[in-house]
Amino acid sequence: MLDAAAERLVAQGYTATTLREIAADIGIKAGSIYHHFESKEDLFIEVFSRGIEVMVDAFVDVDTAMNGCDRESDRLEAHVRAHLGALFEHGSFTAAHVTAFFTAPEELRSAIVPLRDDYEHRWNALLADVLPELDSARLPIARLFLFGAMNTTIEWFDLSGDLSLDGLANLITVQFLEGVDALNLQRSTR
Amino acid sequence: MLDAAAERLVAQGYTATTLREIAADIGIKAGSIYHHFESKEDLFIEVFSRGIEVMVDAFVDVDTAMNGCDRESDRLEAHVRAHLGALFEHGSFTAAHVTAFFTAPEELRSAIVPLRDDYEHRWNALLADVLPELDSARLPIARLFLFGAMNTTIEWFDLSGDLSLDGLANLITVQFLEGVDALNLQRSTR
DNA sequence: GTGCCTACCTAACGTTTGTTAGGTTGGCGG
DNA sequence: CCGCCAACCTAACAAACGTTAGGTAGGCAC
Repeated sequence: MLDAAAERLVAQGYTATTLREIAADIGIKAGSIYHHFESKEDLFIEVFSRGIEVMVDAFVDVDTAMNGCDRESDRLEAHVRAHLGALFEHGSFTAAHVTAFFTAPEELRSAIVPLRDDYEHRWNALLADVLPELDSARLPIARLFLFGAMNTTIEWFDLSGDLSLDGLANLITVQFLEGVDALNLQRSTR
Repeated sequence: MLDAAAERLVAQGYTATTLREIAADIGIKAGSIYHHFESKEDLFIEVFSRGIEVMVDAFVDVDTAMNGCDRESDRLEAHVRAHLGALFEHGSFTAAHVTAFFTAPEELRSAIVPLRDDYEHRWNALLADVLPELDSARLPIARLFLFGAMNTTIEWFDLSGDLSLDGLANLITVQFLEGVDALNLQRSTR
């Protein structure tokens, strides 16, 4: 049921997604939803929260797996890959969060913001490690550029296309670190 | 009235924006809108179209002004600046387009897609000029990275903050061309 | 002044929305 | 076998939605 809600969110946004649709998707009636959640808002708070949970879990997994990694760029690429994995490989929760969060009412968003902040802090810390020479005032901006490139992939990237998620993660990381000119060098990586 | 509609779109998305709200914003009643537009869909087609018009106009202006420009990176930066200008300095039409386009119903979107394609083609051609050595298969991807970085600025950039639009355009262009490490070199440009 | 057109209004329509109250079912614990 | 509780249903509610029909006010043309 949370899955169905997340998928509708991605396709239609918050207001356009009705409880009757979600109920029909999983073969129950709209009123029955209220046995599990107090309100529409409550349901979607859970969906958005899980979207962040998936991202944070993926981040933490990489952090522990890459503990003794010597090349910082590899560590960054692994995290980019994990973020993309959260978007494309673990249901629609993260995708729903990224696309529909700003279409949700203000009260709902403010309940989620602390979780978002946590994830953003992790990335800030990561980027501070990977890019020790970068001015700390520039760091959040660099992160926002990277997030912009990663998150907008849901609008165009096709999992079944020629480019794999690994390849996409590599492209984004290289482009982020070294600029667009370095993209050609990566042609044969995957 | 189109302005009011665009602002509501940015704040709330398509479905959450009601005709009664728009009407109230400009001091008329909801039914009166139908004297100017045939339907809600019709109204927002106009809003989205203008959003692209603003972008295309800005693009064309730069193209003519920068005709004899020798440094390709300056030309790119001017176009980035023009795109950001369309987002932040020419009403809410472009911002509405970028944020709310995917929240609109399919029939509306398919009426707008040709205009979007036109704008994308202009950017592809520009990037092909600026980056002649880039693999042509990589070119649309590079454009999508750049669009991602530019368009997500509406979620965080503050016009009244320390960073100016000129400075932001410079940061994005440098980051795009040379990577995140080059950001520090640009610290004193504005 | 008469006619007309634009811009608005009022008042309602049918539909859909989130939500609720009360009833039904099936399975598990004792 | 009895009681209970979770999971679902039906049926309706008030509110809000896009939309429409018909009416009104004001200004310009002639």
